[in-house]
Amino acid sequence: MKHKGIPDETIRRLPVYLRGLIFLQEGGQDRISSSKLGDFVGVQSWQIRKDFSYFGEFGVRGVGYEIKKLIDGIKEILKLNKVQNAALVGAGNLGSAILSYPGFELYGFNVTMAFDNNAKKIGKKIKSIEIMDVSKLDILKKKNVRLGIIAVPRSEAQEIANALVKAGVKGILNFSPCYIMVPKKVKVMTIDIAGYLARMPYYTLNG
Amino acid sequence: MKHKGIPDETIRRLPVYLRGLIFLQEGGQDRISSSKLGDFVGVQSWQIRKDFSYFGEFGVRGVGYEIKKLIDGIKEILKLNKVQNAALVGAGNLGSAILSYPGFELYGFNVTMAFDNNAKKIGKKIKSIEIMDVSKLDILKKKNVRLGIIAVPRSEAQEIANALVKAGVKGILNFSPCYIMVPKKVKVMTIDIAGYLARMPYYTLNG
DNA sequence: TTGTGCATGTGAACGCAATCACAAGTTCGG
DNA sequence: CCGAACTTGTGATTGCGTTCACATGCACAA
Ligand SMILES: NC(=O)c1ccc[n+]([C@@H]2O[C@H](COP(=O)([O-])OP(=O)(O)OC[C@H]3O[C@@H](n4cnc5c(N)ncnc54)[C@H](O)[C@@H]3O)[C@@H](O)[C@H]2O)c1
Ligand SMILES: NC(=O)c1ccc[n+]([C@@H]2O[C@H](COP(=O)([O-])OP(=O)(O)OC[C@H]3O[C@@H](n4cnc5c(N)ncnc54)[C@H](O)[C@@H]3O)[C@@H](O)[C@H]2O)c1
Repeated sequence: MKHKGIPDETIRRLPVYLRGLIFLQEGGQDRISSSKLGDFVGVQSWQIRKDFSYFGEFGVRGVGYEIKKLIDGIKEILKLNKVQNAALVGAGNLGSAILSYPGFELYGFNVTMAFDNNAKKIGKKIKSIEIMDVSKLDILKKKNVRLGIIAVPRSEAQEIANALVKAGVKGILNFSPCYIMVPKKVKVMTIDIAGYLARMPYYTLNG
Repeated sequence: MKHKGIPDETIRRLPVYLRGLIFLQEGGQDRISSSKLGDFVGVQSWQIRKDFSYFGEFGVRGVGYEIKKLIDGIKEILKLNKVQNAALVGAGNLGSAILSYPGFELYGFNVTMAFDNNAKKIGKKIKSIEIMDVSKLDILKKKNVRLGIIAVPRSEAQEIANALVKAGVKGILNFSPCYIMVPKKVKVMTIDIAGYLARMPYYTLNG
């Protein structure tokens, strides 16, 4: 492993920086200071400098950072240089939105396969991706897909996770509001949308 | 009861506990130990005890926690006792999924209004909620809606946020992958779905 | 060449959260 | 009433991440 001892929080911020930098680059800029970037992405400038410093000297004192160099550097750290294929399980409301979303490409992701257990959906296409029978999940192994996205009802989530693991998946992005048990070598990230909402009143209702 | 000096991380975990406890309660249980609950929601038992201890003595030594008492306690802390109305802006792919989602009710939320700027969508209904013209956002003030959900393209997000703030919103849940500037009194939570995905290779690709 | 302005990189200090270890309390069987 | 088996609550400790302050370095003008 090349990059040791890097705070997880730093890793969490890197995609934020990357997104901002790509946007700035598209706007024609090729250089930026930590404080300008900080204003743009909503992070303090010293935090940005500290984060970048974990990976060596990215910038030039007195001048700033070269945007292209930063983008390449972050992509390398996050290992986003190779295109990653992902598979979606559960082509319902949320699943369909994800299948139609073009924004994952920015980071080099392709959602290339979709699965469901509803006979009415199997065989249909969403954005050129054909929905397959969930019992055929094993095909992921053959197609070398290493990322799974779970968008099935909570009651099914653990079972689907088991199937994904058996199909050789290394990472799971889970939208079901529940804890999912997997072998240690598999990384699960759960996005609990309702959980975000649930904290709102605590912060906004004063009294 | 005043809750000062509580770690933000504790607040973040409370919805997780709440969700698990409600599920256990539906299963007919009325008591649980910190370690059993921990196994169920994926948190260490001492962490759970520590979290609860910030709010006084919720449990009984040697016995465990009474589920109903915990649920009521957490709801009070998070101020989830009153039903909260929320408004969605951007009835596209993601927005439609959110409008159709019944799971927010668990925490006492109702998405009661939806807005868009696309003439073809205005007037249509999704799950009995009529999509209104985004230029009518001011109506939130009258209807006493204090939460906004942003699901518009990134380029529009800041503008919509400004309009929401002007309409009296106190909290914004933002799905657009960008930083949003608001007055300090308004709480913004951004859920960057692609950002989660972007961190996957770092954790799963070894080498 | 020197001075001024600007921006990075980082050791050190600080603060918050995770983790530990155990005292204190409860239950139950006999 | 006693002892064994549990389980909570919390002070103490450790670890991690944020924040600060400033030394270091580049650019440019005169
Ligand atoms: N829609 C939202 O806004 C939202 C918000 C927060 C969380 N979530 C969570 O995301 C998940 C999906 O939500 P949704 O709104 O898309 O639900 P949905 O009911 O619209 O879609 C679920 C899909 O999963 C499929 N499915 C069910 N069991 C399956 C199985 N065993 N194998 C394969 N496919 C199966 C169904 O056929 C359906 O197409 C749920 O866990 C939900 O709690 C959704
Ligand atoms: N779909 C996903 O899976 C996904 C994933 C990650 C992030 N996001 C983000 O969520 C947001 C919405 O994504 P989506 O896939 O639903 O996009 P979408 O294009 O399907 O929907 C956007 C909706 O917003 C409406 N809109 C545009 N400008 C508006 C304005 N000024 N006022 C009111 N309404 C307006 C459009 O008419 C459309 O209905 C985007 O910012 C996207 O980056 C989506």
